Amino acid sequence: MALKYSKQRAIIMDFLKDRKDHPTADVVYTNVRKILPNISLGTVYRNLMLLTELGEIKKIQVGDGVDHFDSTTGEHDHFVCTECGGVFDLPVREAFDAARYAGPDFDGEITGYTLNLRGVCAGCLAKEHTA
Amino acid sequence: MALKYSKQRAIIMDFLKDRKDHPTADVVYTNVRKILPNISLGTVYRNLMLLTELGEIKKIQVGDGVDHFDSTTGEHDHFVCTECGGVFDLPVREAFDAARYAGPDFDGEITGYTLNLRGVCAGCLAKEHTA
DNA sequence: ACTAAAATAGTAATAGTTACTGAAATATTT
DNA sequence: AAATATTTCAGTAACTATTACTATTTTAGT
Repeated sequence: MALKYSKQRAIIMDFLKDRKDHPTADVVYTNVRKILPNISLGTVYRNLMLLTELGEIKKIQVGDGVDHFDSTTGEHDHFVCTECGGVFDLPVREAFDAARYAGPDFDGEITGYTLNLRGVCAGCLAKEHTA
Repeated sequence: MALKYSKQRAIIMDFLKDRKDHPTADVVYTNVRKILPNISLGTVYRNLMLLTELGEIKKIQVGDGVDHFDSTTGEHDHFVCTECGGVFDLPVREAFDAARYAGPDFDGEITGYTLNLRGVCAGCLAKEHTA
């Protein structure tokens, strides 16, 4: 039950803290392996899950069938590039009013929302223009 | 290249048209099998994909790791119940202004968005109260 | 150090989905 | 309506992302 220190978890957390993009478990794995060459993929998954439960990171799902992980835990939304698959943070805006959006007739209890914008990122747009 | 009629595809489409929830491929499979007992799961997937490409249905991903399929093709958003896993249509509201939400500093091209509200549906709330 | 609990590496299993193959259904041409 | 071409099929195998299992190693409290 009690949480014990683990070098693997510390390095995973450290890696995520420095990334502005939203790496997948596999990306975390291949990168952390540069420091801990025989860390196992299962360990990466287990710790990503644990860190998510602890609230130190967030698991985000953008509909590409792969989980992404984000060390920015505050409420914010994402932009997904349909060209390169990149996931980018959107600047935090005025809080989105989910209850108001659902409308007065909605009779469930709303606890949260997921909002992903979709399109082509600035980088891919630049590439298109030069091509 | 040319599309040919298939009984399997017709029945899949027919099944989806009558559903207000958003069945998964597996749900489509088990139900269509009542009519065509030896349809194969691969056929279901292939036709769901094809119908999606044709724009006759929509594939929706709500972050539960499974694809759902929706015969309501107009722009609308969804509510996902965290208790029962159900996916429900939200009434169509004033169009969500994605570009405005992204803010003036955003320098990509926005082509769409996905908005899922999350919470407990009316049915599950009722169950909780009686328990 | 000693011991109990937790975490690990490595591997196996699972779920959802996609790909492959020879046979059957559909459409087109004669 | 028979022959031919093309699509779709059922059935199965393969694949990807993730989770579970197990014997061994690490960690931390006594």
